[in-house]
Amino acid sequence: MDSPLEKARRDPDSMKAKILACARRVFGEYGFHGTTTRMIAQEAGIDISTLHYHWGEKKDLYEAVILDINRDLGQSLRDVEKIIHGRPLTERMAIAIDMMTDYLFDHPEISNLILFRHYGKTRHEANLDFNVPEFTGDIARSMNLTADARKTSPRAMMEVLVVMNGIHSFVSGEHSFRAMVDLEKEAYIRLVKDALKFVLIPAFAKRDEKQGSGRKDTKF
Amino acid sequence: MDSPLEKARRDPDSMKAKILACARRVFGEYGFHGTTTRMIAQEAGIDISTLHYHWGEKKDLYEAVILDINRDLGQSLRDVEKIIHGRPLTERMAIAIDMMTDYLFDHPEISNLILFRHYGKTRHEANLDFNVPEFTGDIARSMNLTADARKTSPRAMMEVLVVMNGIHSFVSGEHSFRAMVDLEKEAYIRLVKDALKFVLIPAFAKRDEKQGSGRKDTKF
DNA sequence: ATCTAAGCCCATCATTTGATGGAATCAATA
DNA sequence: TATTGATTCCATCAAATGATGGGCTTAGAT
Repeated sequence: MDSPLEKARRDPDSMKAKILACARRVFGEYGFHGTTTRMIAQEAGIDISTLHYHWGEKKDLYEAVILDINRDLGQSLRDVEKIIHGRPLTERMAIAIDMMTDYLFDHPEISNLILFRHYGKTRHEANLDFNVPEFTGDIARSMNLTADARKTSPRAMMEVLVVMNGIHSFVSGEHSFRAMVDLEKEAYIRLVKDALKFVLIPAFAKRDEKQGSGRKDTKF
Repeated sequence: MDSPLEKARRDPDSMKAKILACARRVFGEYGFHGTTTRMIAQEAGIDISTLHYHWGEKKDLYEAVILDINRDLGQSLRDVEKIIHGRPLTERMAIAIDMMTDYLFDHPEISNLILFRHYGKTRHEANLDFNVPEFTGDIARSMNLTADARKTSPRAMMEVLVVMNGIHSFVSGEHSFRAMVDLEKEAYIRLVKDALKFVLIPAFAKRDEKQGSGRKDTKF
């Protein structure tokens, strides 16, 4: 009992995995309609038919990419949570922003594909979704925004989205934005982190002080 | 001396203008590669050849759409600036967020196309750009982020981008995000405004207090 | 040695898609 | 009325694109 995706992940040297990796990159750059199977095949150095042999039709490969990315993002969020767990809110947010920014700059297709998915339509119906709702709930808890672990309030969801979208935007928009500020990549990344921390943290810190220990991290 | 775009804007009832309007909507939903000339033609209730007759090739029409949107966005930003001019920073930001959010929810293609442009690549080289750099500078001044009207510091640019991207994200992502929080459109928009104001304003307000009257709005 | 299944590519197909030539329509004008 | 120019659609083309059948090769089992 073994999805094609699992198989590809177990054996990273297999052709299946190689195609998936290339598909991630190309779909991430050009989106679903902007990507042709030939582009992916060329990137992988193979024939189109080989691609179809392993993954079926284009849409299936795309969905595999989405699942793959979903998994990576979830893992990354859990890694962050493990490290920031128990610290005071301000520090927690600063570390989380730093870590997630670094991680996503290393895997920009993740941000790209998530944004493509949220902002654009595809001509065929998409039956598959990112786990953003669940992830958002997790982050909300990690940010002290919600008491109830089961259900996250709309307001808390939105606040988390402001933060996550902020990071994704600067990762996906690197090409445009870095040209605007005319900086090297490293300097740009530093600036992204600083600007995000500067803008995003104070609001939450202020509320955290006010409501005191009403919601404590020690709860988890 | 009269660009095709100008002509279309002068006569909003012309076929040229109608095609442009439809193209805005469809390109805004599906992006460049996700849109076919046939989709636009059908939306306008005309034949493809009529479309080509008025606007030339697909890429030309797309660029006309971008210029059109650019103009609208610029006008809208000037409208906002006129109203918030002279008020204290906190109030200024709150009004600006409210107004821009309303405006963009009324014209979601604007946010969509700007984000498409920033986040994705197109297979052909894009020689045309949004005026985001200039706009960003204007907003930075309006937000008290920069003293020099000529040159905006990278840091100020980034801070403005956090704000603008935040708004665009919720407009473009309405479909995904509203489903997540399960709200009616009006409630969603209210929540967007509140969340954005809650998260975005305190950081700037705090710095504004600290540095006192070093940079005053009265300067403009 | 033979057989089998998997992996891969070449050749090819059908559809979609961008684009155009030319005929039909219509309004304004000489 | 005849002419002209602008506008629109029908028919069609060429290229791009998703997809597949069948053959070749290789590794492993029999």
